[in-house]
Amino acid sequence: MADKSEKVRRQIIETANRLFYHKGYNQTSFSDIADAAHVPRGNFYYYFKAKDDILRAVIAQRVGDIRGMLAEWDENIGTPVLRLQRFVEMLRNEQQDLVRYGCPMGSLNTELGKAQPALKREARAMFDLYRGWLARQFEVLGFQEQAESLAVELLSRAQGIAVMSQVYGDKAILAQQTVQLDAWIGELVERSEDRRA
Amino acid sequence: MADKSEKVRRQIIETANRLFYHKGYNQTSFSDIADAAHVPRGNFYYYFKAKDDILRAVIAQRVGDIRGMLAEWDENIGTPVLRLQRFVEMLRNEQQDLVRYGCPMGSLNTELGKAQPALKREARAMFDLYRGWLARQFEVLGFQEQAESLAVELLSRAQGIAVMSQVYGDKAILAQQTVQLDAWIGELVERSEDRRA
DNA sequence: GTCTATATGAAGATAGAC
DNA sequence: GTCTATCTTCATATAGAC
Repeated sequence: MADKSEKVRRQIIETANRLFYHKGYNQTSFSDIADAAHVPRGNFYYYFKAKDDILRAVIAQRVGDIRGMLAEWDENIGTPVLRLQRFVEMLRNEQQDLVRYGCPMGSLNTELGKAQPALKREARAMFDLYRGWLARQFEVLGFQEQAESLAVELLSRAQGIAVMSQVYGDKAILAQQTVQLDAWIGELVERSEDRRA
Repeated sequence: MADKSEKVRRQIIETANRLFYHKGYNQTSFSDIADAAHVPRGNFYYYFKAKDDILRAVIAQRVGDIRGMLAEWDENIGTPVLRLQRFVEMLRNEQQDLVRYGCPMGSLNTELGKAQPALKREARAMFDLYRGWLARQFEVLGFQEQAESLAVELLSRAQGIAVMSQVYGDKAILAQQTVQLDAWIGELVERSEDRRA
């Protein structure tokens, strides 16, 4: 039954995704995932033969989710400025999780970067998506050569906000710093309008 | 021989400090530390009876180091602007390690924040030191009520730069983004001078 | 395809000889 | 104070019955 099998597989990936985020990849055991996904320990190896296979599947799913979300933003949000603001809004929407567990991509990369370079390289794909998408928004705004570095700057600031909010477990930090980020985008837009005028 | 004992203890802390940074706290085993510090496994428990005791000792040492460094900056650097710039310069000085392992305080807090709240709270002490010191510099610059939030913003941006540089293993990102950070400090100083004029 | 039972190894931790 | 031997627990992983 490929149907049932696929369903269990998806269930495992979903559970692993949550646990990797909440507990960290290395701190999550096979049994943790099996128990939480209600799959008997032994049966587990029928679906994934090693732990990094699960991680790869989790990353693939996250990449798909991000891709879908960005495509949806492209379709439904009319201007690059609104799209950048939507990006910042995402931080506010996720505040509860961000304050507890940090950024799902950032914390995973930080962890894997220490001693698992191969897996880290795969996890980086999530950053590549945002980085490219943000750069395109800045290009449309008229920042030709700077678009790439502005994308990195915005991602970097978002990561910093996630780290500091988690360090202090403080929603107020997140709220306050995202206001600064919105202001920064606002100033950039003014500059881009000056340039066109 | 308390002398010998103290020396071995310091040796263990120094080794653990390095390994926790390079491999992560949870991914570093007792044996890793014992082997690297050339202390027989069994003898280890004479010095530290549990792993979190080692972490506490490591944090205490790092806190001491930071405190000493900031005191030295206070003594030898004449103005708050130069001190803030010195803080940013630190990122550049540590570029090789930052790009490989991320920020020692940031990555430790990110890791412990996932599922070790008690230890995380202790690790936060490192952030408190910088946060307080940075806020004092902004106060001297005339940013009374904003001093605290500016300190968090600067720390936050530094953390973001560390994360992004590590994600991409890229010194150029670190170089480019610290230039932005210097520029930001420059603009703030101008504003503070306008205010006084 | 599903599950039980179990092998194997590493990690944290202790007892107790010297 | 120093070190060997060893215990327990838990992790990854496999064999093989159903």
